[in-house]
Amino acid sequence: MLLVVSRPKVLVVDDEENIRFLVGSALTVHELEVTAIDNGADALHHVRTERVDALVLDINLPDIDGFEVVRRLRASGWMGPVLFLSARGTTEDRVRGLTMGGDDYVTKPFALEELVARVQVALRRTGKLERRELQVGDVVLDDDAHEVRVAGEPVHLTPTEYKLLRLLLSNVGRVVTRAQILDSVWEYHFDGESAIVETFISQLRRKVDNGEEELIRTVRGVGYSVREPR
Amino acid sequence: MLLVVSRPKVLVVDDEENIRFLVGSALTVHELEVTAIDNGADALHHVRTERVDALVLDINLPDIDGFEVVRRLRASGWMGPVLFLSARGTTEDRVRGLTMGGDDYVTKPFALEELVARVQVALRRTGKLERRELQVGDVVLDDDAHEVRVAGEPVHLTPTEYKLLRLLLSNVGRVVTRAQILDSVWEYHFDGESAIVETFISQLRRKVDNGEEELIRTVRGVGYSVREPR
DNA sequence: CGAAACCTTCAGGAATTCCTCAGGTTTTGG
DNA sequence: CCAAAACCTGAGGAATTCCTGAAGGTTTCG
Repeated sequence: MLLVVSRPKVLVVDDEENIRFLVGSALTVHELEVTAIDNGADALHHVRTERVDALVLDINLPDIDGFEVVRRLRASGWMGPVLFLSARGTTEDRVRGLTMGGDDYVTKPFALEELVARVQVALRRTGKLERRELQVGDVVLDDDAHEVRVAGEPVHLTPTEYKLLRLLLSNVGRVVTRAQILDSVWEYHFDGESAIVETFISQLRRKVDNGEEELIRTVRGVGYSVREPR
Repeated sequence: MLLVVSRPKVLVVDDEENIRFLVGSALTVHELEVTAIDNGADALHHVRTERVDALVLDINLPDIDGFEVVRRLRASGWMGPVLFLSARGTTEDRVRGLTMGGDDYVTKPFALEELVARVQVALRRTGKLERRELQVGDVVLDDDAHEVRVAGEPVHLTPTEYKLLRLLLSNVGRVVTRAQILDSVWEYHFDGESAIVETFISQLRRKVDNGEEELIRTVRGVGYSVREPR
């Protein structure tokens, strides 16, 4: 088991203020530590003097070309993952050729979610990001494998069951109301009458709640909750 | 298991600035240490004074012909692998004759990834680069030989099948979503409807998934994953 | 140019999952 | 203790998702 003491550090290099802001925010929300720089020379200096776990790098920088930045970084021994940004079409071919191995590229305009996902993939590959797991008692929900284990044994959950369990486990010690559940797992914002939550809670219990001590507690008139483990 | 203390050193010799840059970047990204030189005389000197594990050499150099460079290097005892570059058609026949020994050649225009792959093959052959294999259970994907073996028996995969299996195996224990697959194996960034992933998964299973325990697991509503072996 | 290998789409069928309903059980409040 | 409210749970048809073979089109190679 890997112990990650501090959050992974990502350096974002782009000369456009908007991009820096958007990418920076998206990554920050996902619990990464972000530094943003608007030119190649400062970026080089930063990577050489500070710890940087991953680099998000525009190819068209005002001073040094993004490729050249990477070339120099590799030459000085930095082996972290790089995610190139490029305007569609302009340098796509070159990028494609360069990005086979550990690096990756994304063409603008890009979906922020996708970019975040790729950064996370890169960080996981290099061991800078721990596995996303939720655990309570002997129930483990592994978000990477999208798998649930009870006392070590994999248990098969349907997509909806999985979403529901995930919601409950990420609110340990807190009651999740029926409305919250409907809102989050299904996409009902309305509706008052439906036994669907009960049905799924019931199924979940059968699969996940091993007899001895109940995992999912009913809070009458309110909703459900999972207790903190002791 | 081979321990590689330092990164293999590759010398790139070409009089075109672009080629030097592209090839150099591609090799650097793939964790090789690159030096670039634009003429034959300096190249000779460099190989004789520095450690060089492989040579990427244009045939049409301004001063000394690429063949001549190699002839002299062999005469002085350097036995490393050489990868010739040549414009298509011009010297193809002569190159063919020379490449029997263990050297290789690539005609311009070439795909960078192919060139990188060949350099890596050469380096592995000479023991400068460790062999990379992905293995799960009794399925082995040997990236060097570009070959897949199941329980020791070679299995023929088409290029797309190979890419797909490679993607799955390099994400053991993690679900690969249909979007990731489309993005990585095909180059769709868009598209929602296509059974193509399913089709290839199906074919892969037929070829690779020997009955007893399923290798490729379907994660309904999400994608596919290969479990960690136990 | 012709053959072989490969990619892609399509469609029927299989498997899984969703969700409603209905009857049973537990809890609450008087 | 009783009745009402709230919750539990099994069953089954509908809907979704996935599998897989076949056919047509494209690319590659000799």
